Amino acid sequence: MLDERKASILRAVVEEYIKSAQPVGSGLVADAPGVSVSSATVRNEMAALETDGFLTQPHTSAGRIPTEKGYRYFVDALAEPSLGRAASVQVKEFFDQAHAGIEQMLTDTTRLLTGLTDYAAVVIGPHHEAGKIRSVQLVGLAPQVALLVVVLGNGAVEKRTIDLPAEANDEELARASAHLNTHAIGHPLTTLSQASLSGDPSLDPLLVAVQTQAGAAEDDTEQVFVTGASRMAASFEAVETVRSVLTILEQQLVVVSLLRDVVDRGLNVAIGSETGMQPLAECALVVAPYTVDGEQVGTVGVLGPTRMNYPQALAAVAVVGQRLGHRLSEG
Amino acid sequence: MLDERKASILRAVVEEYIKSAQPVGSGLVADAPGVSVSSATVRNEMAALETDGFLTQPHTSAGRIPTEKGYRYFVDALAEPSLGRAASVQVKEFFDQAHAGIEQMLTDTTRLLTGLTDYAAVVIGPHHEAGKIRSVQLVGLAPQVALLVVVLGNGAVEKRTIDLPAEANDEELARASAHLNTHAIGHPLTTLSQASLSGDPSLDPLLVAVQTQAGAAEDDTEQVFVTGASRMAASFEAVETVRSVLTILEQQLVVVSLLRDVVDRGLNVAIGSETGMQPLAECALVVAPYTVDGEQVGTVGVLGPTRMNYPQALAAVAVVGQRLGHRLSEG
DNA sequence: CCTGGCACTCGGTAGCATCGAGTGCCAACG
DNA sequence: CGTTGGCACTCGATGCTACCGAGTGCCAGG
Repeated sequence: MLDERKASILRAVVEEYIKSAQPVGSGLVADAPGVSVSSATVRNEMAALETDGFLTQPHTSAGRIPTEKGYRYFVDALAEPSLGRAASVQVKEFFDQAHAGIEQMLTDTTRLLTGLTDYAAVVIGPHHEAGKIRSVQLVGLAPQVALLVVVLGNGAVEKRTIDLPAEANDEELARASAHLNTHAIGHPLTTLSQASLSGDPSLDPLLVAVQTQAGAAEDDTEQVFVTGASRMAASFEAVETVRSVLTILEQQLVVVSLLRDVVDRGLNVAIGSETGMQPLAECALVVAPYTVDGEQVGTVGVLGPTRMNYPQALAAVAVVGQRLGHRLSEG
Repeated sequence: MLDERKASILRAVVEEYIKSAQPVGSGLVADAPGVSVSSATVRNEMAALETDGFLTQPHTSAGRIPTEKGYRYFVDALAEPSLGRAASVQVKEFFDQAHAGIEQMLTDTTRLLTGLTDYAAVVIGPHHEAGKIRSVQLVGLAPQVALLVVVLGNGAVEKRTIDLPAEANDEELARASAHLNTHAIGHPLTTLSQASLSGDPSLDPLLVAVQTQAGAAEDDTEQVFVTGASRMAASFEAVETVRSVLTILEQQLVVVSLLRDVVDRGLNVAIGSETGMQPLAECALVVAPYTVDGEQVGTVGVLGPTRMNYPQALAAVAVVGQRLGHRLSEG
């Protein structure tokens, strides 16, 4: 789509702009490695790149900055994911280490990502439908309220309050728990909302309550972990931008659907308006799904300014996603 | 400490500055209700207030803004906590409503507080040591790893991974669970780390492992819920300020100790440097502890700019804290 | 086709006058 | 003697002008 010279000029502009955040002029580009023509030639080529929509000028007498299209081309054709040696080691050590509980590990993973990239990081926890039930227990809280506690194979604990149709004593709850256990262990979470009555008239109303209410909140089980908002703030100089991005990051449901949307479109990078969210017009999102037992169960990602260090971010997200998947597969 | 006229002038300055965020001049103050002297007199009094350290001038030809000392006096002597009718109703309805699980309720409570005040809100969850154990269960995850799942009376679920001294099968774990249950139910969490061996040589090593590891992470059980970072960002115009405040808010441990510190000093408001954190020099913190069964178990608070609406914030935090305590006492 | 050269553009900065909000002080007043 | 109107003064904000220089577009020569 772009001849080699144009491509190398575009690359130089993007890389320089990522570093300096300043419009880059023909002189700098001409001096860049990979470009061996004079600044005049660079000027001509840059003018062409501008009419083709890869670059833009903030004002007539300034250098060029990449457009979304420019970044997109850079990401698709020019960026080599690359992670420093030290960073790779850091990731490896992180996942070799022990972590107290899955939630802790996932928040620590976001910290790892913001540490690697200096951008805000998001990790979407593995959705639990896929997990195999390890244990089910009903615990009475109030006369007509019980807590359903489900432990999954990866150590995650799901809980739901269940309103009971009638008062139940501890013995009844224990029997119901036992019944649920024998039927549900080894199966996915969804089995709890499917029929498995006991035939015992003193238990069945209770089991029905569990069935109906266990599934109710099934798809909001996705946990989101976000850190590095302060790094994000450092990337922008307009408070208004920071504020609107924060507003997005605070809405976990929005974050989840945002990442899911990007992954579903088969992308691993969404730049500016590609995110589909107006407040993220000045942001770029780099994501990678991770798999457990060959199945995509979650996503990791970083959110930074459109002028983000894509090679680094792509590499970081990819390797962290992969290692996280491995780690979770072990259980 | 201040005669009535000085006090009413200070009040007028603080209230006006809270509204407008602009240095306030003698003219505005003279027109304020509660002040019935000319602007010249106000000028004289303001000069006195400045030498006494309650007000300051950004520059010679500008109005006055309150100092920390000025805010402090306002809060201690002049501010009447006041909450709009609509807001009170909103709080009441919020706590009359059902909530799915305690964590959900606590995050929703932070949302309520940011909604009421337009500042960032923090809720520190009830510490669980005080809670009575409702159920204990050991679930095997891997040959030598088990998950200790403890349900407390208020519906909170605590979990810890326990490294086992030897492989244990489900039957052994079940017996250990049963033993733990009979000894721990109705007692606080700390009992798990105290001696209650069975005398059964096949079980005791396992129980010892539970004892030693259950208490290990005992005091990091405090959960923190924060929302409204975007509102906070709207309060400041310097990105640098926003960034440094975000950095604080991201460190949950810091937030916890910050609030605890303020409460321990017997304060309900910490202004600027009173917070003891340099990055919060331009912030004020309004907190209220909440009690369950007469015991202080947690804290709610809001974090805003020093020029915050103290009467509103004080009232909101107080009523939310109180209602939250009630709600949690019911179980 | 590339390149050095050159005129041109335009944002940024500095210097300067102006404006006005707000002050401090003083003299007059009740 | 405390209060007040009046007034000179201060100083940030605003607007204007001149100037500088980074960077451009274009052209003529290699």
